[in-house]
Amino acid sequence: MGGILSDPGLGPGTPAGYGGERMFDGGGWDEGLDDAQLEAVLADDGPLVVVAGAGTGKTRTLTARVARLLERGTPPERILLLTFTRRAADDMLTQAAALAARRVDARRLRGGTFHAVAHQLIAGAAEALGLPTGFSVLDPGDAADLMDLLRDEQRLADAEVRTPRPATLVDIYSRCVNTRRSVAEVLAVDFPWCQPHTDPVAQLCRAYVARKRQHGQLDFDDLLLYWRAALADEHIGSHMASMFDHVLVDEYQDVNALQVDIVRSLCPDGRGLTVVGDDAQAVYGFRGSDPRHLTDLAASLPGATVVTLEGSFRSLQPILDLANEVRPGGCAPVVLQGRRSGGRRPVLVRCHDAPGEARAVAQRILAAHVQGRPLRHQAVLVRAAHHSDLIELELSARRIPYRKYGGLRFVEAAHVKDYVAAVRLLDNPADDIAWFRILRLHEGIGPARAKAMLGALHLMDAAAAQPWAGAVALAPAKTRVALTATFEALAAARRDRPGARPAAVLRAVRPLVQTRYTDASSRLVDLERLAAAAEATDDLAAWLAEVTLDPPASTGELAGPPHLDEDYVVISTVHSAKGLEWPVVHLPHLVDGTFPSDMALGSAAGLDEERRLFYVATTRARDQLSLYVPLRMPHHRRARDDRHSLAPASRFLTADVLGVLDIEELTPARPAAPVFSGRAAVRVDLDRLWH
DNA sequence: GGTAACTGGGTTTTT
DNA sequence: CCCAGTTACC
Repeated sequence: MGGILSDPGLGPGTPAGYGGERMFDGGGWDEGLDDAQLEAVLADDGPLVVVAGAGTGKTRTLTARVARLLERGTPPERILLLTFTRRAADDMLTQAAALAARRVDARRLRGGTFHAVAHQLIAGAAEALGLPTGFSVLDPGDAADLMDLLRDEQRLADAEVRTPRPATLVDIYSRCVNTRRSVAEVLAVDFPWCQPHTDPVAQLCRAYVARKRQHGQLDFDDLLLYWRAALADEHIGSHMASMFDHVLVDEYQDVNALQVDIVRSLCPDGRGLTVVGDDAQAVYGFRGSDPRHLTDLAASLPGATVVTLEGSFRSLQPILDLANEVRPGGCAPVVLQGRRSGGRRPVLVRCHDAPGEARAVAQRILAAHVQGRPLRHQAVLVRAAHHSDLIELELSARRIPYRKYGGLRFVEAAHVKDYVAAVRLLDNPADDIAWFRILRLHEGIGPARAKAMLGALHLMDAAAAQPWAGAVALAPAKTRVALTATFEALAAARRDRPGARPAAVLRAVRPLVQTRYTDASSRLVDLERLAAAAEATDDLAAWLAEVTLDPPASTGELAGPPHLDEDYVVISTVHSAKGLEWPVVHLPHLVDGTFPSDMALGSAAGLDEERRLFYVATTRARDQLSLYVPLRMPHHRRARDDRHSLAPASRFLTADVLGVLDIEELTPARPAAPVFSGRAAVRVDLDRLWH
């Protein structure tokens, strides 16, 4: 449960850190609500659509509404709160519980991400849905491995044009599922460079679906598909929908067609449905979401109440002036009005080049720190995870601690995936992707041999003394001992009592990690921690699903509960920063091709989404916002070429936008002196872990 | 025939 | 830095 919530040090943007977006002091649920918020809280049970501009207290409003429902006697377990991140779900459930009257046991509230809730409900109805009880959940990495395997099997002769990469194939498949379009349509619109492969790709997608079913594997999309299918079923569906009197959905502008179907099935006539969103903050088009779902909802539900929230409790007016300037036209007309007075205009810092920008960011972080802003009240937000590389270097050089959110995650570290794969095999020995990973960890076993061995495992006779003998025989002689040991250790783990299984799996994996990775000892420390966390739960399968669906969000997050006095700057992608806020925000790399991303420049829709992303970024700031433009960027044509060219400033920095900014020319470079002693940023330790 | 070690070309965003 | 294609070795 709520690893993030239970660690005070890990709530980088949570209001709790500095009493920001209204903390609850035990007063009534209506305390301090403005008129519009109150209207939303009190709206009757008909469908309710809340259009909430950035920082207008939508979380506060949603939780107050839940508290009021509880007070009116709705049983907590009949209220379902759907969000897109676990952090959002945890925050809201906790706040609602705090708001509700003491006699209500608000811990019984149901809630979580769409995917996590889907998993719970599907697992409860697995048999009726025709699923094996021990089905596995494939994360996108596993899905890509599976695609790779299938692509290898199909081995299409036309090597003339490069086939899409496995991860791209997964993206294509996912887009088809989430937007309910055919492969041909998706390729034509979103992946035009893959069009020459339309037929093979379609064939691969079919094979992918068949293979998953055959081996009891569900990918993330399947969780939603099965949930929708269950809801559509006459018997299971009516039961599932009748479990809830009220369904509240956060960030509704980010739902895709599949999620729309699910929500509509849960509330067929719209009664009991509350959705909150802001179409100007829709930034997940690449995942199949469409902000029109928000605007269409009110139109399709007769009698829907629409409430618009425009009073910003977050940002100071000068920041809102920028936000209102940036907010794209064509979205719901929301003009943010500050509820906090004072503040300076956002600053545009023009830097010499990217290293100069990194120095400027570090300098301004320190300057704010000197003025009394703890590091954890500051965030650096970037368009893509690698845009912070130079800044991370600079922060490390000065020993300024930071944590990075978004980008690569802990569970994507190879050794963690190895361990998780082994755990998966306990419940689902048919999980070939998990086997594939484990087999390849052995010396002398590469993709080809591992694949042959999968076949042998498939035929294995579970009653035999050593059912894996056939597979072992396919291994090179020198690895047979180690391989047999792995099989035996995993079999022993399966026989072990549940509480001892995580440790038993670690015993099976330990020697493999030891020989495979040069930095084995630090990786084993991670795994011991992971195993300890697994042991603390009573349902290993549920724990596994949770780790897969809600991975620790930052590097270092699993490094144990941080100390209360630990202070660090947050570096995050704008996507991961959604819904969060910090008193001081730094926004580097505002250069065309970077932000907005050059991948998006080709289409009007892509550019629109980049602009919404920019809107999200600017509205994360409460008190201070700094934008950075490096005036020269390295040529990207050749990595070794260190020539620079004048960088085109971001097209978002129009004359009107510049009009609400203060402009500061490059501050002169200073030697980078370490100012913080102690541990450097966690990221440094993790740098070499990925493969 | 297959694995491991090397090299060169291309890099968004996430449940 | 990740992945694919190449080469050297078993």
